[in-house]
Amino acid sequence: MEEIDRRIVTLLAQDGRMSFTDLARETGLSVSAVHQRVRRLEKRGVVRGYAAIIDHDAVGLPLTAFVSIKPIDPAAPDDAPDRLSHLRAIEACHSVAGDESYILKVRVASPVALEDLLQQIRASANVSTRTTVVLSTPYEHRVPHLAGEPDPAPDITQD
Amino acid sequence: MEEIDRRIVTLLAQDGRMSFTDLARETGLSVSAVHQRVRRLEKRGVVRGYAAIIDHDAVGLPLTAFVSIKPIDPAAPDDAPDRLSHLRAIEACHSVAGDESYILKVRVASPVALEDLLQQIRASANVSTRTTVVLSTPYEHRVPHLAGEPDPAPDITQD
DNA sequence: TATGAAAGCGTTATTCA
DNA sequence: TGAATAACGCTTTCATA
Repeated sequence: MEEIDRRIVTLLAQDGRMSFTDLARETGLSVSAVHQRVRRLEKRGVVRGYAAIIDHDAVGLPLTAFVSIKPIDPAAPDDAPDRLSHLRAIEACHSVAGDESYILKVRVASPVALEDLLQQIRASANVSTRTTVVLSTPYEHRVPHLAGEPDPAPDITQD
Repeated sequence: MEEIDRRIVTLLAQDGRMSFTDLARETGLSVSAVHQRVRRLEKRGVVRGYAAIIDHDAVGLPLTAFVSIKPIDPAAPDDAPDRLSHLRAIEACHSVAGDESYILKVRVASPVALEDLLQQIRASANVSTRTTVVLSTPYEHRVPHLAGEPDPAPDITQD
């Protein structure tokens, strides 16, 4: 992936509704060229989709927590993500290195809802849980800097 | 906030580029009514923005980690989020309850880049760090169910 | 890959209910 | 608040290079 594609990805990560016209202006390409590149980025899965960023407080889910889970029976097959995917309060599930096997990010309406969710998690996946409650979120959803050389383009110039 | 707004928010959270025409069809409102509601949701901050969802592997940032930080000097004023905000590899910063004070979510290109970032975090905010490396991410960015009663409509049925 | 042109469709402001 | 209209701008496709 090269410079212009990185630029497009960064712009769309910052404003997912930016128009092709604006993207064209920002990148110096024609509208149809950007259009083509965006569709290619989508098809290749570089851009996986678009989402509105929601204020969870405003929407009745003011309590965020990280729940680390560990299997009760370490010999059992580990299909925790599948067993938990029906719990819609779970926003994300990451497999992690370390003492515990997964970190879940959850959003709920209240402490009681969290208590209930934890019971469902333990029952659904046969795991123990360790929960870290989020008090506030200074920032989230920041867009990283997509630097110059991820894949150092082996220079096979031979002329 | 009521039913139709929740519907709109959910639809936009799932597809941030959905057109007003489609939103109108899905909600049974006219285009101009949805338009008005979306603008109001944006102005009120319920919808805080729009973002493309990026495949970080494809973009040269395949390593994700959670970094928990704790101040070296607990008496010093806690302005870690401000001191760290220049580090663009930090995608999110959550203040948390528990032994540590913040959890950072970071995205980097390689283990060496992570090592470097951790040193910058420690130096910038005068903290110790504990890092949990993400091995894989079964799912992320799921849209929660915005249930009927954020404000549980006190059931005063008495008959 | 990039461009420009043309058709169709979506967005937005305005007006009225 | 919601609907209808109309002007305008954006998206998408196509032919071309």
